[in-house]
Amino acid sequence: MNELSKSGRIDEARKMFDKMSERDEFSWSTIIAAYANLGRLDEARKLFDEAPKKSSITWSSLISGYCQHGCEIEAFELFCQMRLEGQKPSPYTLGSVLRGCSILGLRQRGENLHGYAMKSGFDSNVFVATGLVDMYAKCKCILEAECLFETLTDRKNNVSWTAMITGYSHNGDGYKAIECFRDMRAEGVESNQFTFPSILTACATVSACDFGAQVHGCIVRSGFGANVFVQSALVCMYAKCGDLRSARRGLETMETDDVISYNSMIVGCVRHGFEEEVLSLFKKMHSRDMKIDAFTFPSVLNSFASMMDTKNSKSVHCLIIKTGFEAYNLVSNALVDMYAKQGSLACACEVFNQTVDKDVISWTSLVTGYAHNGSHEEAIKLFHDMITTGTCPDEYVIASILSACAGLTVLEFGKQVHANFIKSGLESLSIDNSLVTMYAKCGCIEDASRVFNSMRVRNVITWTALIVGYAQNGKGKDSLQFYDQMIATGTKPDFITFIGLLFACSHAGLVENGLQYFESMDKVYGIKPGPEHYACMIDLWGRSGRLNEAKELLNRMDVKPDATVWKALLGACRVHGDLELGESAANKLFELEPSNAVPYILLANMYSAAGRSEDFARIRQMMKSMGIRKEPGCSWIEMNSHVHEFMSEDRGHPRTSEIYSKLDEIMILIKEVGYVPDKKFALHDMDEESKELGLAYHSEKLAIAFGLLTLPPVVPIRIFKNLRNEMSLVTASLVYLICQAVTMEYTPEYINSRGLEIHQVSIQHNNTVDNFDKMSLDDQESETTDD
DNA sequence: GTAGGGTTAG
Repeated sequence: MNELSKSGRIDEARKMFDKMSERDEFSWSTIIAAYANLGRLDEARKLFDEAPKKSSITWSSLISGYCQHGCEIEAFELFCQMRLEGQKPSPYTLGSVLRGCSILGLRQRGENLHGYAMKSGFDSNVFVATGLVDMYAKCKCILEAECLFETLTDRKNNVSWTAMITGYSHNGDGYKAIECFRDMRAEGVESNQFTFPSILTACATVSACDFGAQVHGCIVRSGFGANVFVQSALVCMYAKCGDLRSARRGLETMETDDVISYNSMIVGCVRHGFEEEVLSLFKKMHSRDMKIDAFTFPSVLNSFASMMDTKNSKSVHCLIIKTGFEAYNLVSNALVDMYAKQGSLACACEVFNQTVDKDVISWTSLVTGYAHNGSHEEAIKLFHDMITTGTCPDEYVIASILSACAGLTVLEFGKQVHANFIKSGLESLSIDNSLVTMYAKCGCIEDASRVFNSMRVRNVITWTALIVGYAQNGKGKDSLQFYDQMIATGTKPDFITFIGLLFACSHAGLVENGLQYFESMDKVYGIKPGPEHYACMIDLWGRSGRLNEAKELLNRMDVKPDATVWKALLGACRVHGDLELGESAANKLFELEPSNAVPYILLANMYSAAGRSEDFARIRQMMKSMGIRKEPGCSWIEMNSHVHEFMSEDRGHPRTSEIYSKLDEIMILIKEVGYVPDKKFALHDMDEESKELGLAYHSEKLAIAFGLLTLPPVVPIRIFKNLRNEMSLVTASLVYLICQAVTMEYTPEYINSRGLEIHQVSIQHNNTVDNFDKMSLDDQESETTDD
């Protein structure tokens, strides 16, 4: 009977069992184990319940059957029942339930079993010890696993070595896995068909292609090269390391069509920029009638996302619906991500709403989608919903939400997210990077720098965030120093680093440096400048008064200029009164961004300044007839969770009279220190008097006056604004002078005696911050639009 | 009768 069940001839074994006149414990457990091993658990259970006397073997047979067929919970229940009935578990039973813990990641239960194993002395059994190593490793307790593994000393066999290698690999330490594999070989333990897939996976996680190729050599010599697990692990290793030729060769030499190997091949193509090949691989799977699984779709959808292939997206989505795979989160989350990346947020939402058991990845896909499409409020709202519905945030969603905070410059909320991240004890490079960006964008460059200094690991994104952050905060020279430090640490700059660097140069007026960096981009780092870099360079020339160089660069551009380039040029033309070039730049912008009011107003003002009132009227008429309206400037300041909002010449605030007299007081002080209102930048259809009035009672100035009135001197004044525009030049000098005036108001003696500091004033716009505490007038920016 | 392995979306 034993022989029959071992060869899978269960029905014959059963007949034999039924005919037996005397059934001992051994025959009961044999037939139960036979059913259990085949996954026929109901029949196994029925026999188990009928068995007159249950030995440890009978219990173990059923328990291990449950564990092998995904019924770990039933196995645990049975294990408890076994102990309640006074039956002592054996090393066999322990091994089975430990495996259940490994699969479900149940550390607590695993620790209890460890305790039992120690009490019963089974922990020295190599099977149990290996089960414990595996359990701890799968529960992410790699140190405990390591410790137990060491206690095995000279009893380590290839199974325990493999468990340890897999443990390292699954805990993200591919290098330790490789080291462990080397030790195993050094001790003369042979690898088998289990060891090879495990070590190859480790190689793939750290892109150790050379070592992987050496393992490949061992495989060929060992004779395990025909095993499908080994072959697919080889395909995966080569594909992930980017050696797609070797991966393909591996795939082609396989005798059977293996879905997992094809999936790996597709992943490799997506990760290494061969998205076009994905579709043909996918079609091949189809034509060969392979059983496509839930792992196939995410990578395929990923390739559609990066290729913006909306047509195939739809048809594969249809296929997913037809085959029922939208029920898998793995697939539906990838659909949400794909649609979001393609900018089809409505489709992304639809799939998201249909997802029944939303997990943290479902939420993150949509949150990130909204954030990337600039809908930061929506992203934060969703994040809120996610928390409310009880989904625990992880590092991905936190990083995303912090960049939404940066986009909105909502410092207080960002700080709360930061605090919760610290409490969570998580560690994440992306979160730290997002924090640097968020603090810098909110004007808290010291906090950004603090996060940066606390980081143990940094990458090019970290350094770029800092470089851009300092530049945005008016500290372009610091940006350049950080760039030098970055290079010194051996980190290579990327496309974005140069945008930040050139931005820093143009805003700090560092023409020579900017030029040098711009040239080094392609020459030293092989990075071709994009329109963003040209825009910075044109801005740099424009700000330094070298309009001819700006023009020359425009003509030399080997990429098509985009709106940012024309905006930079228009800004430069306005400052230097080049009407002809300004006209052409504005006309380009009318085409590219027809509903943007800014270029209309800039051009109109340029006409007005040149005394061409007819053209001025023509542009204004054009705006009117096209229904283009400038968003009215609005500033607000937060105080005790209350928002105080101001429009230009606003008299709606309860403390209006105080605010106006404070502002008048400051204006007098400002004039005393040499401020002359520059009417050039006001709207030109105002009369002379209201021009000066408009300048004096502009929204951010009302907000600043209110801040000065209500906040103690040491508290920074943080103004929020909806626009960043032409008035900023005036505002910049104003704010600077206000700072000076305030210093005069509070004499150095007074400041010292009170231990106070001057107010730091910052004005936050949609996408950046102007900080004016220690800024010199030379550092001021000339802004490009109107308010 | 017991232990270990390959694809995994943000």
